[in-house]
Amino acid sequence: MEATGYRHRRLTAETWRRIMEILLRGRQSAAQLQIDLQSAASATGINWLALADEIESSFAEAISLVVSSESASCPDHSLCSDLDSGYSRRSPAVKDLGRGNKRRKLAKTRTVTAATAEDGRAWRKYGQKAIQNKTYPKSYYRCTHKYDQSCPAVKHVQRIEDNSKIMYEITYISDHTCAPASPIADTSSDSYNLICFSNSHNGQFTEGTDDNATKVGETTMASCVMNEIDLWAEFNDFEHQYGLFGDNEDPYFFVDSFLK
DNA sequence: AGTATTTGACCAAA
DNA sequence: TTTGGTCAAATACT
Repeated sequence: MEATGYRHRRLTAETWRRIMEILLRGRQSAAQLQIDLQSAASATGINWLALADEIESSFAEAISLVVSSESASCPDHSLCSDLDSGYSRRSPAVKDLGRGNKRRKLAKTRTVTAATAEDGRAWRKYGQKAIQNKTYPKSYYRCTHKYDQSCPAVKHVQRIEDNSKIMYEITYISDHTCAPASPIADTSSDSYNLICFSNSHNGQFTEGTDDNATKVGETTMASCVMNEIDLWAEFNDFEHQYGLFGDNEDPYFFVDSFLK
């Protein structure tokens, strides 16, 4: 990855809000279109669903690019994990303490499902293992800065099939303690997809207030990997200001908060 | 030459 | 003994 002409430019909260508003509104419309077309799709020769799916994917990718252009590496994946239905703060920190390394019992562990294993951090692969009852082997990565900065972060990547889409179940073990990569170095064109969306899980896209949220459809959850510290703080502020997810329920976006 | 990946061996837990 | 996770030598890549 080489440096480009990019210069790090922090978005104002208002700019960020407007970009997300536009993208999320478009994406919400596409999701609604998918639902509406589901019954009619078989009656026509046109694959409307595929079209809607493509639109939805485009918005997801655009949102990813917006975030990746502003971020490089994630100091703490807790928020992105919360936005993904594969994990919640209420889940046990370590699901399987069975076989393997003892230190996992003490390490902070969380699992996310994403369309790419890429998350903007520098990882060094140190192993690969065939896993029982899994089609694909699991890959093992440690932080590149394990030795030079004593960073304990580790991730395990298991490729999975999800409606014939290539998806990855990524387990993060321990947070990074190393310095985040520089934005200039990390925002070149091959750094991408730091937010991804999945419609394979139990998440529901809702709108309305916490009390009277109405279900739009069995659609998508945002799984975001927010990285750089200032963006992280900005996003947390944003979360508090606009209410990204609830405390006691599975996480979800309050879409109308973005749209007001 | 330095760095990253691959892969079989080894270890620990069940 | 089986299995998942890690180590480290060999190999590949830049």
